Amino acid sequence: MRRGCEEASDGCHGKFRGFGYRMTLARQSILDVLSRTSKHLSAEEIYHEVYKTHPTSGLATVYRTVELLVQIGLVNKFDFGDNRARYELEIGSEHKAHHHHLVCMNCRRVIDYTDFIEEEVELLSKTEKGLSKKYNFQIKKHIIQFYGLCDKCQ
Amino acid sequence: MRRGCEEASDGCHGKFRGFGYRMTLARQSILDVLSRTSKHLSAEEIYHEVYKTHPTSGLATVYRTVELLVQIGLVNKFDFGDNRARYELEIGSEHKAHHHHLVCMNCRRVIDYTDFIEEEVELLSKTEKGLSKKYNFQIKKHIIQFYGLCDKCQ
DNA sequence: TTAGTAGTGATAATCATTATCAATAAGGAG
DNA sequence: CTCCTTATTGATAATGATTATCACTACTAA
Repeated sequence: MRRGCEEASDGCHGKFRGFGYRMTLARQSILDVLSRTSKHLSAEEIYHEVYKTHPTSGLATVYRTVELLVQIGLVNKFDFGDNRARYELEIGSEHKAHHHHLVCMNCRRVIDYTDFIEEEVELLSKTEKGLSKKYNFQIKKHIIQFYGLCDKCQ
Repeated sequence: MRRGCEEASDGCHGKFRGFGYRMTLARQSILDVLSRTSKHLSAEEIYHEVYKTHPTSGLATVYRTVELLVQIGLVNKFDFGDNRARYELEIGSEHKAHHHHLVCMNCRRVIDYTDFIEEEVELLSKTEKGLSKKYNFQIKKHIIQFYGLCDKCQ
């Protein structure tokens, strides 16, 4: 059974309403696209995917929606160095668990890894505590990325 | 005594020549700016700084040089979510030691921290080894950033 | 039904970055 | 030191991702 935001009746809809936003067809289809893929899509790629089932949606709406989703915390925005923002569902989709990224500096391929995540997150949370106190900084998210060369590009 | 790339006679010059590049006044003044600051400057900010001592240098040259420096590995390029790339010297300047970043999601202020770096780097290098083997991925760099709210923005 | 307002599509505007190209200057050979 | 080759540069046009605008549509609550 697929999990994600396909059925707008679940958590996503509620989250939208909670923030005073409406759940619309456009937003739903964007969430669908994001929950169906395991890739890190750019706004334009999302637009093209959405087009297949909802061809009246415009690119501007994709930008607006995706930015909204980032604000709400349902979506994460990344920069992998290819001059465009890339988006992925925070969690909850069938494809995604908490992970970090390996980015190939040559072909720009991005690999999600979950190995060592436990230890990483454990250390991070310790670090977060220390930093929060020292800098009085309230930490919400972290990003860990490794840059290098993938097997094909070495 | 200042250390950095101010005197083009040192390592930077050599590194340039080694890659077949020339050390020019423009490049030198850009390195000077980067080695003198503790901030994370954008290309335009670098341009304005360079202007003070070398007003004939253009913005395009800053972009070109800074990109070159990133290729050579003398400079790191970051995205802190404010829609422009930011640059800082890898190491070797008086101001910089290996550090990670705290980024305020509200005011976009960036704090460098060196606390816990030892443990972080230690874990990272362990993780790197594992990932390298599993994905046959040759890791060159890592980025760790925490996002949240700084003291003033909470 | 209706008023009020959030959301949308189309498209123009913005702005960081890149490409172009003629002019200039670095560095080696003589 | 001078000349030659070619990397580098400045000015500026072009590109391309993202954002703003605006008239129109569609919810929602009363």
